[in-house]
Amino acid sequence: MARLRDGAPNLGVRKGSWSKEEDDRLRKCIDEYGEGRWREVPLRAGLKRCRKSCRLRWLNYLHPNIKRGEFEEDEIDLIIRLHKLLGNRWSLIAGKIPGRTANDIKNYWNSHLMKKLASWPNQEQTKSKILDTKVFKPKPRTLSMNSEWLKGLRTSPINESHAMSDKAIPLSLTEEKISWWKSLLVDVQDENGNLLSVTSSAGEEFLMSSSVEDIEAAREQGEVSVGGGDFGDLVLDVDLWSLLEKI
DNA sequence: AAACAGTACAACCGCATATAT
DNA sequence: CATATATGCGGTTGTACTGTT
Repeated sequence: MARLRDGAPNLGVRKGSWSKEEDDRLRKCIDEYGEGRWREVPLRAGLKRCRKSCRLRWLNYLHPNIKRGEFEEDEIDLIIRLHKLLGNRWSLIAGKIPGRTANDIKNYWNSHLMKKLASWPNQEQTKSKILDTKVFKPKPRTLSMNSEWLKGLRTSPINESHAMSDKAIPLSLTEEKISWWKSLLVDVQDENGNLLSVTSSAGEEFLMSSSVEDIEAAREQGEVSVGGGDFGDLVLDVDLWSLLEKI
């Protein structure tokens, strides 16, 4: 018997756009049984859809917290900043923007923002600054204590010369570091767009009321040192505010 | 009004990773 | 430890909608 890739028997599985009745059935099912166990959802809801399709429909369209309509200016700013920090980690970016789904953001990035950047004929440098993501990559999507990634961290020595490479976080995985990752994306700006502070949970203040110019000047002199490693990308992230003014 | 082009976004697909057995 | 299964993610595609000629 032909099977779909996820192992479900291919018994007249429906594809394409969802009807209102299907939406209602799915919504009712989730209300009753809660999210998760997607494998059972099509059966419970009486839908001829695969579990992936159900999950996607719920997460991207039916979920009650989803915000629809135009992206606001501050959301766009945040997307650009987070993309610079995280790259195409759409789910992580979406996690920082309430009401927006990874799919929404990905679509918006690909259709709106890329086009916007393409329309800047004489600003190659600015474009490359935004598009050239120096990605902080918390490699695994979730941190299970049995994850292969953690095993690798425990067994391989930290290679300081490759700090912030795209392989993995070259930090010992202490509670403090985990907290630092959690707080990484929380920052505050004043009315001029200057970054006021980026702090770890341990209260380690990385930047204090620094203007872009101050930071750039300090960086040229090699004075900006953030946290325990080479976190120069944080400074680039700050610089992004000046780039954003051009959008 | 019809044909066509461009755009936006929902949905699908393949893969990586986590979890269960 | 190996294998099977489930889950979630990012890239890509398909199509409905809108604007232009």
